[in-house]
Amino acid sequence: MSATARSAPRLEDVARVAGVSHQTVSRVINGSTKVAPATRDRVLEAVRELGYRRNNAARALVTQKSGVIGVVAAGLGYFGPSSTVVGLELAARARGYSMVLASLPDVTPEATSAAIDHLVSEAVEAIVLIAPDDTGLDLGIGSTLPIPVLVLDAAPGRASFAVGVDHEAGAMLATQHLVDLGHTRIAHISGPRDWYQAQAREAGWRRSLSRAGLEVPEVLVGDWSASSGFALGRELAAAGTATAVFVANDQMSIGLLRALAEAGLRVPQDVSVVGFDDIPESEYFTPPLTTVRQNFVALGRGAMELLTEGIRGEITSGSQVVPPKLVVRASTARPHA
Amino acid sequence: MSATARSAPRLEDVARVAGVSHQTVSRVINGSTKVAPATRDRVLEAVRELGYRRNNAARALVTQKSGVIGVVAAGLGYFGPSSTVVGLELAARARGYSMVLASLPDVTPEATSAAIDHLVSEAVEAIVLIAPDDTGLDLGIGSTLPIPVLVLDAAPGRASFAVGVDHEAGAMLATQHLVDLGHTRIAHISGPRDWYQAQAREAGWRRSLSRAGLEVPEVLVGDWSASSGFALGRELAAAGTATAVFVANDQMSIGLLRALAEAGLRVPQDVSVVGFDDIPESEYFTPPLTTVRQNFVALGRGAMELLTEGIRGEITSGSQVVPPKLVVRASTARPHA
DNA sequence: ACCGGAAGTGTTAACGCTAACATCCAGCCT
DNA sequence: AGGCTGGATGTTAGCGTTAACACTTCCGGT
Repeated sequence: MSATARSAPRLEDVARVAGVSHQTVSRVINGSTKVAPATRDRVLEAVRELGYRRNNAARALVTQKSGVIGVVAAGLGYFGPSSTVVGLELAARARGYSMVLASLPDVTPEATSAAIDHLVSEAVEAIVLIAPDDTGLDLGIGSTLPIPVLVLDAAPGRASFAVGVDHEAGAMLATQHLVDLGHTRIAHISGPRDWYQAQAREAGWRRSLSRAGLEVPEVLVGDWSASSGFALGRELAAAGTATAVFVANDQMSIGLLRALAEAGLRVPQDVSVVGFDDIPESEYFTPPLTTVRQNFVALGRGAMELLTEGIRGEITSGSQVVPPKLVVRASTARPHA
Repeated sequence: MSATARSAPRLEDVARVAGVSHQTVSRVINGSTKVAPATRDRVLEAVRELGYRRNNAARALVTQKSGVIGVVAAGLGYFGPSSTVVGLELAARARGYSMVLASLPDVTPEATSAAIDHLVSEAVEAIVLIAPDDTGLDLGIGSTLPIPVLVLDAAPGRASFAVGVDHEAGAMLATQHLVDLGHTRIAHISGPRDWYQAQAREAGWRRSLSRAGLEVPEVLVGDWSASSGFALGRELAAAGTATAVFVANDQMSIGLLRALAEAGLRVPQDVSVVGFDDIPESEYFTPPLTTVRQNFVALGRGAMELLTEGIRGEITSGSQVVPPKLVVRASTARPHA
């Protein structure tokens, strides 16, 4: 009822209605214990009546805390990164933080640095980097960032916090599965060499191979896209040496599957294929894809856990590793021979 | 050189170094013309020396403008929504805005309303809704939002601003293509009935069909996922009546393609398939998918155009429609008969 | 020589909030 | 009874910025 508010009500307005000082209202809003129950109720009632909401700018100004964490993300068109962002946002909001996003159209250090710069002027309390590498950290303001920086599912290089899937272990799971089936000539289509994930997955493949005493063929380097998977798949089919392929992500697997089909090679009878990511579609590829699943929600949760402690200054570095899981479908089988 | 800054420098500090008043520094920072070139240079030099960056909280407090736009997005795991967010962020940053993201795990009105509420407390200057419907707008604070709300690529219902692809036109492009090839029994696998995109695409399909004087078969309702496309594809194959299918997105097409293959039906010889979205992988499906491409970057740009004018109060409503484009690949051909 | 005005600069007062300190009033101990 | 403790509340002073206005010059026109 009454008085149409000309502009948003402030602490003062609530205080007047409740018959207390603005400071008491502030205490109620912030959940201080030093308020009599009766007063608290009166204030809460006034808050509701006026539709008061705290002015974050003013709060940020005086507390020097914005309640915002910044996220720099590359490859948001891909399932992995975008799922990671979603997981992170959920975890952030649950902890009372907002998330401002800066996407990275290309992954040059300059672009990364510019994005970080943008976030820093937004006074974010921490930065999460979802990017192939963290070279941007060295440039510009980045070199002396006074806030926690967490690298999410990437090279834990310069940043003091890191949370990520154990890509190497995942790759070993995939490769070992192929080895267990009896394959001896297992090729690998990797991601771009400058992406940490690509390196780690390749390393896992190598490790499993040498552990099994198998020869390590030359790596076919892709760029995560179905298109590159297709091109490399053609080469692979032409060479005709491998009986199994471990592909660094599911998208490239699509291209590979198509190249194999065009070359008249059947999967899994002639060639077995294992992917990485478990995008929701891989279950419906032709044939359904055996792949490695990552838990992106766990990733986001872990990141926020570390970060909240980091923001409070309780820890200055830390890392967390999330284990991946092999999902066996119809694209893998024992070799013919 | 000298004096290790204890905390971030402020206008006052720059002013002292440059030998001017803090207001003059403010003028330089904000690009006011009323500053003598020599003074400007001196100030700029001091800014650089001190590494000054503006405190956005203080600025927001006094100007009542946060420079932030809020985005509520559902379905970020899908190519369309996540691409839209990227396009939007790029456009926003180019215009000096930051983007705070609230993702929607499920699309209930309550969740939408909660997300909007969260953004409103962040004092965003506008809200962009990337969601199946805008029912959340009716709830809570939403009903009286004092800021521009733009619905991006969805039902332009309650919001005063809307930017979107013309889904109906896209669907007509797809269906007409099938009609032109000579198909007479063209089925449709739609998205969930409560998504605007699904409705518009279905409408376009219907319209093309009746325009061509063809019978309109019953719609098969999916949920955007490959999984639902697969299940419905099985039904379709069992019925065996259609010679062509227009599918409301590419993900479901994957499932359909797989179901068709399992049923021994060849694409495009026995059945033609057209998708919607043109995700990067559709070129490598088995077979490569004929589909409708949407320009997500244009979507983001258009949204920011409208929104900046809306924020300035120059317009209070408006909409923009982006035309889609048919991409013909190998999943469509003339019917056998 | 005087005045008007424009260009350049400085001064002051908010913006809405929290932290720190000050005050008040019970209740209780000695 | 007096003073002391501590819980509950109020008062004051900024946080760093911009808006509004005030103040100097300096120039050209009469």
